[in-house]
Amino acid sequence: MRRWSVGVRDDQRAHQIETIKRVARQLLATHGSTGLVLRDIAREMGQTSSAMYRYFANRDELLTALIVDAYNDLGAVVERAEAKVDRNECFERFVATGKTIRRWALAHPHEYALIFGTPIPNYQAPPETIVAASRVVLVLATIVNDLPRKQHVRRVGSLNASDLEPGIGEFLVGVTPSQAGRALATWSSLFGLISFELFGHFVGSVKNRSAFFEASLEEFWKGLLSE
Amino acid sequence: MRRWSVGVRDDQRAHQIETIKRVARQLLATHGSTGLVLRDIAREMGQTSSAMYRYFANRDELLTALIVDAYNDLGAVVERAEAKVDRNECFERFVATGKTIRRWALAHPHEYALIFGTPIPNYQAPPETIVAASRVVLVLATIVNDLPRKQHVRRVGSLNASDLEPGIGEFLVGVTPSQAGRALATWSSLFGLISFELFGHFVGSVKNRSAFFEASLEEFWKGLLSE
DNA sequence: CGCATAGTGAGAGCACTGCTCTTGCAAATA
DNA sequence: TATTTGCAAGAGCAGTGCTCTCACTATGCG
Repeated sequence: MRRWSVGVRDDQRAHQIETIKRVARQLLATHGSTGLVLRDIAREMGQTSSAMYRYFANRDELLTALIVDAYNDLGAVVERAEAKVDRNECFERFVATGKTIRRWALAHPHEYALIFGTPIPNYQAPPETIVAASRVVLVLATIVNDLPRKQHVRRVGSLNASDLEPGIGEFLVGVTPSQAGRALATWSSLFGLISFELFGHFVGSVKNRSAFFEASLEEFWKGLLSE
Repeated sequence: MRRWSVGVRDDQRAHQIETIKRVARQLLATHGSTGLVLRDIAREMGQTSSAMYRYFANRDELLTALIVDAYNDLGAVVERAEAKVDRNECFERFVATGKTIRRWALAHPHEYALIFGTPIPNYQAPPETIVAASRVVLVLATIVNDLPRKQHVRRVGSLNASDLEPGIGEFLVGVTPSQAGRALATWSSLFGLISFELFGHFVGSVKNRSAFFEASLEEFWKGLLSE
């Protein structure tokens, strides 16, 4: 019966979708997000623009696929890099995570902008993107969770438990809401640092961006822990 | 002679330009940056799209004008709010600055995105934007400069003087490069926090965004100073 | 094995975009 | 008053996302 077989048609279809996404990513890298023109993708593949709509209902659907792919790519790269470090060395794990995120951002600026830049107008992120997005946050949360008892995460001053959503308890276990807030703040600082560099706000002030980033990473870690 | 007179024509022209920018800002706020359509602006004014090109050579030129205006508006608002605080209370000045930036960002999300979001592809920021951009940074730098001697700005770990551009000495006087780096890092963290909130990355994790922001501000200040 | 069907690509076309060029007109200036 | 100057309109170009119809073809069932 071979009911499980995907068939030649499904195979071709999957291959076509993969090709479209590959060309789209390429176009995204060379011409930016506005350069992501369906006609151009089709032209590159020797097809008509209308043919693209056989695989993606509209431009947003293609965009969603690219966003999910970007989140997953970043997530996978970060997970791999962080896993290489000795489990007991939480600081080194944090540094490896941060440096990997930055390296990925610099290597894929347009995909980074796609997921961390200005939200696309009239675009509602479907739930699948949120799941993919949580991967990299989870890596950071796990590091915090793996901290030995004595190294307490510094609480964020006047922050109350009710100021955070109850749901984050699933990500960050065993830490107070205020400490979870500290992790979130660290994550947003990390994002701010990378975005500032990528979006050109360090032009004229910071010369050695790598050194600045790595020095800041150390400070983030110090700020994360209470002395 | 009245050579200095601007004349009725120049007056009308300036008025037209101001009207275009006002309508553009309005359209920006309601429809986002992609909704900034020259035809729509013209329609709103009861004119033809081609008429717009009498005042702005192209879309980018209008965009530049809006960017400069946004920088100046934010700068002016922040300067005014910070100036109200007692000169001796540096922490309060910092808090006032931070809160004002956030309030402005929440009130003008699209203009914030215009200047701090993903860079517009194929758009080269002219020097005039850089001047306007420095206003708000200067406010933060002045606070650091006004710190009493004993309160030393904490240096950024392994950061060297050569890692920063020599030019920032003009902004931050009397502090070591490493301390100037600290100010820059604080600024980028502040930016990251506001952007995270504005771009929806706190959905599902942070509930009371104001409380989270203000608590983080305190922490930023603590991190800025050595104990 | 033959055939109905689902999947496919092409093409025409719609309403929209930024932008250019020409033309006629009105108003400020010398 | 004469003329320069600024101005808006209109037609039009090349491009956009997207829709619809129409042939064609390979697949898998009877």
